[in-house]
Formats: sequence, structure tokens, C-alpha cells
Amino acid sequence: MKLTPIAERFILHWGEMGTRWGVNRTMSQIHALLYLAGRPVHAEEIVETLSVARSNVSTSLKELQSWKLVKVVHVMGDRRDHFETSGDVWELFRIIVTERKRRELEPTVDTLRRCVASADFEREEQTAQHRIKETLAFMETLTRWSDEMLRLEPETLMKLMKTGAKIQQILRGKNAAG
Amino acid sequence: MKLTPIAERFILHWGEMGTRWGVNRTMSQIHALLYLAGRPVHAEEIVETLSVARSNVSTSLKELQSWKLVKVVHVMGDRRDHFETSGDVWELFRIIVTERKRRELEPTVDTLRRCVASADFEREEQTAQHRIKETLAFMETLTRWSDEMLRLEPETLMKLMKTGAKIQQILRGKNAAG
DNA sequence: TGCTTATTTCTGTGATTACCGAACTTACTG
DNA sequence: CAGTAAGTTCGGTAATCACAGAAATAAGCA
Repeated sequence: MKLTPIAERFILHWGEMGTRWGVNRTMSQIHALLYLAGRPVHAEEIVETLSVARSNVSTSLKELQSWKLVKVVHVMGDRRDHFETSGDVWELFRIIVTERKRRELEPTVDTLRRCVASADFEREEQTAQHRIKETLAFMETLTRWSDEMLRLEPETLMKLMKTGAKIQQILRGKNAAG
Repeated sequence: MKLTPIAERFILHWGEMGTRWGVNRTMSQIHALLYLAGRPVHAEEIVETLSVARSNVSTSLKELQSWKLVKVVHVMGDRRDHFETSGDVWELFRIIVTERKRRELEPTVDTLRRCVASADFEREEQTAQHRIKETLAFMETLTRWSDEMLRLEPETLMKLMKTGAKIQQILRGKNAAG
């Protein structure tokens, strides 16, 4: 696949950002490529387009699948695996947030719970005790809340976000009403 | 400072998670330590408590300050710098989200804007063109929305998040009402 | 203005991660 | 059931990052 300058810029940038988001460059580049392509692409085409090793593409695709960002599809009359990603940016966002929550929040909630449940937790310094409990409560609230949000339809979510500025009024309205 | 087993568990875990959150272990450990300590701590005490090099503590503290998570304070009669962090988990969260937004979202929004503004953007594939625009719109909405949210008082935010399950009803109520 | 203590910067090393190329496995095809 | 194409796994290397220790700088103090 021949990339236009703009597509190239997009893919390279996405790759750079990937490293800041905790995934490797190739993986994000491949994802960006599939996203722009908007059609099933086979591994060899990715190799040629991005100039990376076949093995690298293979592992990155596996990783992308484990993130549920990419799935394998087949094209009639072609026995090679083809890969594609969702074109719905909201859905992608949802997937990423869910996965990051699982990897970056849940282990901490576990640890905090075990801290609080520990036999000698009450013997901790008051401050420490209090802060650990606060942190746990915060993370649980955050988790529950984002679960709620992520369960919404993209459209509802979008509407909600666009309401943005009015959040406070809504809250007040709701409190006044109920 | 002698750490209790629980404090140690907390700090070690925080350090591990830090690496997944894109900051290095020492930096998150120091932050966790200051958080539990709940009082100004000087660098040498951090060195002893965490068993890391003085230089490492120095750079990590600088980094924590650049994230605005830690600030320098002074203790009467002691010429050493002391360091402390906020004990308000909501505030910490706000700071982190703001900073990550700046580092992980803004550069992308810039790039996307430049893509779209580019002279030959219309000559792109329809799909690619559309998806780039969608992505930009999404990120702008997300940015604006989180700015709104972050401007709220912790208490309001908490109330809002605890409302969680009722988000949809609120939305519907609001639409029905206005 | 030297003396001491606190802090930062620099340099090298060890650890981790990303990636290539080769060897291997699996699945189709004639 | 060869032969070939597709896909995966593995071993080594290159690149990056984290950190210790030494050297340099800055800030009080006599």
C-alpha cells in the first residue's frame, strides 16, 4: 500500500504517541494503518507499507487482538489472514479504556483491599490508614462510574459529553427535582 | 523512617503500577511515601526509607514537581528542602489527568488539526479523510468535556460520579424538561 | 572567605524492551 | 503425501530507560 503524505504523518504520529500510551510503536502504527485503510489488510501488506519485520507484524497483531482492537477476517479466494479494526472512534475508545482499567486500576484496587482487610491495619498511623481508605473508596467509585459510562451507547455518551458545560446545572436540576 | 509492612506493601505496589502508568518506579514510590507520610519529608529520609541513591531521589523529586504532584516546603530551623504531596486523592487525580491530557492528547489534536488543514487533505481516500475528521472531533469533545469535569469541585465531582447509575435517567430527564 | 552541608548534574552500567532474521510449525494445494 | 505458502516462535542485537556513584555546584555558616 502506498501511503499519502498525510496518512504517513498520521501513522508515524500515532506510533510515537503509542509509546507514551504504554504500547509499542509498531503496534500503534499497525493499528493506525488499519484504521485509515478501512478494509481488511493482510500481514504482508503491512510489512511492505511500514517496512518492519514479518515477525514483528505477527506479534503486534496478536497483541492488538488481545486488546480486542483488531480482528481477523477472511477475503473470498484468499487463504491469508486479513486484519481489520473498528472505524468507530467511540468504540475504540471504549475498548481501550476498559482494557486499561483492567490492567492499571484493578490490580491496585485488589492490593488496597488487602491492605485494609489486613489484621494489623488498625495499628497503622492514622494518616496512612485514612489515606489508604480514601484511595480505595476513590478507585471503587471511579471504577463503578466508568463502568456505567462505558455501558452507554456511543450516541448517548456523545450527547452526554457535549452537554459538558451543563453538567452542573443538570446536577442541580436533578437535586432540586428529586 | 521505618515502614510498617502495610505501608511497604502499598509503596511497592504503587511503584510497580507506576511503570504501567508510564512513570518510573522510584518516582511513584516516592510519591506513595509522601502520600502516606502526610508530613514534609526531606530527601535523605527518602533515601534511607526506600534504599535508593540520593541522585535518583533528586531527579525523581524534580520530575514529581514538574507534574505538580509534589511541592517543596521548609521546616523551621532546618535548612534542608522538605517535600510533600496533597492528601486529597481527588486533587491528585485531577492533577494527573490534566497532565496526561497535556502530554498524551494535545500533541495528537495538534497533529490531526494540521492533517485536516493540509492543502491536499481533500485528495485523501474518503474513508481516511472521514476517519481523521472523526478522530479529531472526538478528541476535541473529550478534551472540552474533561476540562469541564476537572473544573468542578471535588465534592461536586464525587456527587456526580456517585450518581453513576442514574446518568441515563438524568439525561432523559433533562431532555424531557428542556 | 574558607568550611560544611545540601542539592544537582554527569557518566557509566545494568535492566528492560523492541525488533530483526532464522528456524520452525501449521495449513493449504496439486 | 510431497511441496509451498502462511504464520509463529525463538535467539540474539540494538535501542531505550532506570539508576548508582562520582564530580560539580550552590547555599548556609563561622
